Amino acid sequence: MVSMKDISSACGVSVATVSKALNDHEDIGAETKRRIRETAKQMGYFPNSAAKALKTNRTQNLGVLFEEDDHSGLTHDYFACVLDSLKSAAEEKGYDITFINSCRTRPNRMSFLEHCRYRGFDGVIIVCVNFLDPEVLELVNSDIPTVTIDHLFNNTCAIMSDNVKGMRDLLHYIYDMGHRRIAYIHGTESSVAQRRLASFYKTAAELGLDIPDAYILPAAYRDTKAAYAATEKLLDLRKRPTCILYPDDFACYGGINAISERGLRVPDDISVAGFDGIRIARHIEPKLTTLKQDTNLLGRKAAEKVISLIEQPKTTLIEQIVVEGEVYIGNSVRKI
Amino acid sequence: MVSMKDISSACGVSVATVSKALNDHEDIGAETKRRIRETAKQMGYFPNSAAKALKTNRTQNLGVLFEEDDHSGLTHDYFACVLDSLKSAAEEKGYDITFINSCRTRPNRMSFLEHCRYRGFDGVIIVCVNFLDPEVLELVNSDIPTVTIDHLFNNTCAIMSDNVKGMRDLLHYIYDMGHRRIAYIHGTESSVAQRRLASFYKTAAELGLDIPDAYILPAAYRDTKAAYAATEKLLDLRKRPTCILYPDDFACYGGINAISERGLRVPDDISVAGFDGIRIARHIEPKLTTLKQDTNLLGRKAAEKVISLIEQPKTTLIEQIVVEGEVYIGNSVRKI
DNA sequence: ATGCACTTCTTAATCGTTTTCGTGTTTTCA
DNA sequence: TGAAAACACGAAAACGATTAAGAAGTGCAT
Repeated sequence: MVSMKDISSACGVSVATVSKALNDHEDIGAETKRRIRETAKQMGYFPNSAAKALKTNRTQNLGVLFEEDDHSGLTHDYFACVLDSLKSAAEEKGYDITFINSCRTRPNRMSFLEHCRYRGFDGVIIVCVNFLDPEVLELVNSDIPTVTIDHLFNNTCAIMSDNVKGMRDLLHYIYDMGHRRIAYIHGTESSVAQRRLASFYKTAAELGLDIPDAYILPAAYRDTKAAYAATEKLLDLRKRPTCILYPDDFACYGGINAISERGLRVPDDISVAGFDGIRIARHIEPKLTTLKQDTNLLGRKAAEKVISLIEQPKTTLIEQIVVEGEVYIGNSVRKI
Repeated sequence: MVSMKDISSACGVSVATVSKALNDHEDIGAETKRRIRETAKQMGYFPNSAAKALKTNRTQNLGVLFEEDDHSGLTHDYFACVLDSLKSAAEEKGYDITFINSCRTRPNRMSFLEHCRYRGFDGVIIVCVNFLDPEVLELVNSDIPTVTIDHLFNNTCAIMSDNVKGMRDLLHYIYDMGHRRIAYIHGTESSVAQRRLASFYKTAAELGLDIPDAYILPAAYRDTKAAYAATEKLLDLRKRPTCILYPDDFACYGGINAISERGLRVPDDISVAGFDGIRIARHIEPKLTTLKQDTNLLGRKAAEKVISLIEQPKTTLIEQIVVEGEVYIGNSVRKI
């Protein structure tokens, strides 16, 4: 590997001068600067990130926390899309992306925070994780610039998909399609689930809808079996709903299966709506009517925010950024 | 951050002793070793990866190339699953995962190889990329330990999903279900596509199947529109096939749409089969009969192989490792 | 007592950068 | 003309670790 020393001897200057020339410092002559840069390019020089990091305490590397026990993170369309846009946005600004992990299986285990310090991440984005994990808290409370996605801590920046408005818009659309008996099989165990449920109730009240308790059932996210079971309960009701909302698109298919196994059709006999807007749902009949979350913007905002926290710590607000989604109109909700 | 120097003064020994104690060298007394490790733990010491990398030329970090112009990589279930298992396997061995990119948008652009040198990746795994890109070639031909997935270069290790046997098994299954008029809408522009197509022809010949040219049509991977169009062509044939194979599960849904729009049902009127075994295909009716590729093993093998190349370069074979998939029997292929 | 081999620890150089401070040269201007 | 200011560059320390080589201290045989 060609180092600054090589360039310095090739140019007959000191390493200090080379460093300053390449970093465009003021106190190097224009001609010398040109000459040094020229030969650096010719010799195929690239800096050594480790040496640079050691000296500057900056790695130009972001840690991404993306870990769940059931490995549903990376392989979840929603999070994968967020990560993809996160990655692109970070790369545009010259940052790389490395996964944070806690080396749980290794002998000398590191916590998330320790791992971050070990690698010297300039900033951290928490995408998908059990937010109650004490290690996550430890990380969030550290001095490392941190951005969370879809979860709000009191001292960090958060990029939030607008679940409240999303649910509101979706429910309004369904209402406008003429539905009045609307059931909601809601997700569990997360602030996102709570927000959506609250928004569902509030919007229903605004619209003057009467939602019997039997219309509200829990089912874990992406759990098609649970959604299937919950759907059966709804179909067993004397006054069955005309439209069912699901925790997410994936779970929605569990519901659709329950419906068709009873010989009912979607949307002719009963309407369904999902949440997320995973891509495949646009390619399968019935095309899911769903709330498409803006994963692209979510990832991009997260990257930009954390980089801003790193590079302009003084002037960057600790704020909550809300990203709106939009109702994607498929054909799983029919007009009645 | 607590460094070795802090520990050395706390213990009243030299930094060298601390280093050797922590790295379990022979020439440190048992008691001293214990004491040093004890205080290291107490003081919350963790090494500085940059310093370590600078000195040892080892980063314990793997580069993963996962980039396509259309961003179909991360958001593709197959590759996402491979990456997920890759990540787990690497983490188990103490390696981290960082995405390789070429900073294409930045002023001082780096090639893939340059980026790898800059970050000092110990090894590289090429998962999903345009394999014809000269930059990929440059990377592959470098001295950095490299493993490719689903593509064979002549001088690197490759982890290959067994597309030949996969296609063979799938076709055999379909044959056993009684089908004789079998069409294949095949993927394009990759060695994988070629291998599958060749295996299809060979297996068909072995089975004594007559495959008219009109039964073989191209459609890009994951292109539901193309699959839709190709399916229409097949349905227009006088002697229409009883079963259609698709490039992948995603594309398969394009075909299913074409079929149902003609008022035909899957699998009652016509059978279909996919390839990949994406998870959602097991949750949607009709459950796709497909060849499930073993993404878990693919990712794990790739990580293990590259780490072996790094740690035992002498004794590690440059070989091609083939990972078998298995026919997943859904209900999209019916018995006739 | 001397020499020798161990064992255990230290000294010091090194990896490739960055950065502070200093120095020599040139320019500026009273 | 001479002092101050501006300019262009270099020397050296530092970041936090590793490691070769050397130096004490101990024990044992001679």
